[in-house]
Amino acid sequence: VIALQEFAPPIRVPTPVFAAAGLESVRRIFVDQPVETLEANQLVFFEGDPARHVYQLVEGVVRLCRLMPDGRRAVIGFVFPTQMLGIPSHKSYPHSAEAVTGIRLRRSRRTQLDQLIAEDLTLTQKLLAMVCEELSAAQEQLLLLGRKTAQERLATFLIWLTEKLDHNGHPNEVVLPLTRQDIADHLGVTVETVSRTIKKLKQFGAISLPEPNRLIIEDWALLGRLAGDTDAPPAWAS
Amino acid sequence: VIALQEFAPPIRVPTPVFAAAGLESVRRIFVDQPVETLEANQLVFFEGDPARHVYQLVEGVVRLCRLMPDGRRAVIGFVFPTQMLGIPSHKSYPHSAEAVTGIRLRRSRRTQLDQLIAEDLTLTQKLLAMVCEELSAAQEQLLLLGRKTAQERLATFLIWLTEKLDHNGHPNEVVLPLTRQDIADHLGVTVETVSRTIKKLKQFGAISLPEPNRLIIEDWALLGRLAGDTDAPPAWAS
DNA sequence: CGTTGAATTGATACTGGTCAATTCTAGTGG
DNA sequence: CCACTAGAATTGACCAGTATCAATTCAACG
Repeated sequence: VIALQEFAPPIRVPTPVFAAAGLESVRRIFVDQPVETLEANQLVFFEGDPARHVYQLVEGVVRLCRLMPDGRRAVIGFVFPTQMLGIPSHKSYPHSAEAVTGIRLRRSRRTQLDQLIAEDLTLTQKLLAMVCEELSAAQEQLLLLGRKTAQERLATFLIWLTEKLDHNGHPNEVVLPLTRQDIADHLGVTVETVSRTIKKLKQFGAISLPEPNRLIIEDWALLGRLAGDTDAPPAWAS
Repeated sequence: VIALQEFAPPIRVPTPVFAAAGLESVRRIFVDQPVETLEANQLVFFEGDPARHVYQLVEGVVRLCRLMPDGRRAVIGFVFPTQMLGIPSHKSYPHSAEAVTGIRLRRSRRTQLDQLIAEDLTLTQKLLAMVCEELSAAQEQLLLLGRKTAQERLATFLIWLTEKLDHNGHPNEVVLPLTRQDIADHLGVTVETVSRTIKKLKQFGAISLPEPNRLIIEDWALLGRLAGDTDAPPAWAS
């Protein structure tokens, strides 16, 4: 599964704020593990595989997917550097993990993690906090998929993604590492709808895309209203 | 928020299997706490409220909801007896909790839970396992909401619910504690669609409903195929 | 019984999906 | 440096699955 190779544009993201104590514990899991490299679209692990490892992403972006037998795909989340891959406390992976861009990551044996959990309270607390955070994010996404329109989904997602990704000095501008298909499968719509909806957001003046993968948020407040999380959306926004 | 009152049909569910050690730890949180009673549709806590307590459900069913400012609602999950309410590790509740039926529950202060987490490794491990379980369930639901048709959603949900609820000796028969609106908001469709889709499932012979709230699963295999989690769905199932 | 909210049913509208064609973009090799 | 290619993205025409709106029907309860 692991390959060495130069790879796509190095995606950089800001380091999330971690409780210092917990961070140190998590680092302990992966310290001394060599950094492995995967190119875009390679598989880290597959849904249903026995969960023998956990990973920490060092660089790049990973998507987590669930598949239906007929090929329908849901991208249930994305993983950014410093975050862990491979949920603790499961015999098999409940989803696949694939490199969106070229990635670098560290690997650790589940048996070793289990041992650390068995003795290190601080680590276990930190893991609990991290999983709780992910659970909240998933629940937020349930609201999006269950009740938001395509336009609200896109607006919500673009805000979220822009806040996650690094800006290289330009606070309103990001290079999207994802394809339209990834976005579509994450938002529960089709690529065509993603395309058309992005066009509408452009026409509203909320965003602009000098090239298909360079996003500039022109009007945060407007985009926020279009996301539907606030009352009083602009009446003309249909 | 708390009221005493006799209440709706006592919903019974089978006790989930817990790791014995972990269960004991969890019980410690709530032991000696009085059992409180709420009637149907009363609020346990509200989205955004400071998270001062955690709860353990003793009897009945609770729904967890997220709301949009314009009133759209997503039921992000249901809670059954022995399960905990109120995610650890958050300053405010990220969702509301409402009694679906009359319920009985125990309450414990968050400060007390935090203290237990700070010293009891076994408890923290158990909580971690429980939250991981919930996360997997949420991700499953993301697939449902993102990629399944209304028919697949209903079939999936009815199987899941029937496995959760107690059968009183009739293995294929349950009394639904939920309204059509609860189901609709959980599956991301409207009440009308729930109604029509249930009718279709009846016509296929997968289920029957002698009364609107008494569900009998007539053909598990068929309902399973209609849920879409298997290949080779019946061709006539449109 | 009569009342009220839940559930069902029907008619119609519309969002977003499907299918097909075209354009764009980033590589690749001459 | 410039075609050529393959996959990604866009666009258009049309359609299907659900939503919406409105009207009954049903069931529980006083």
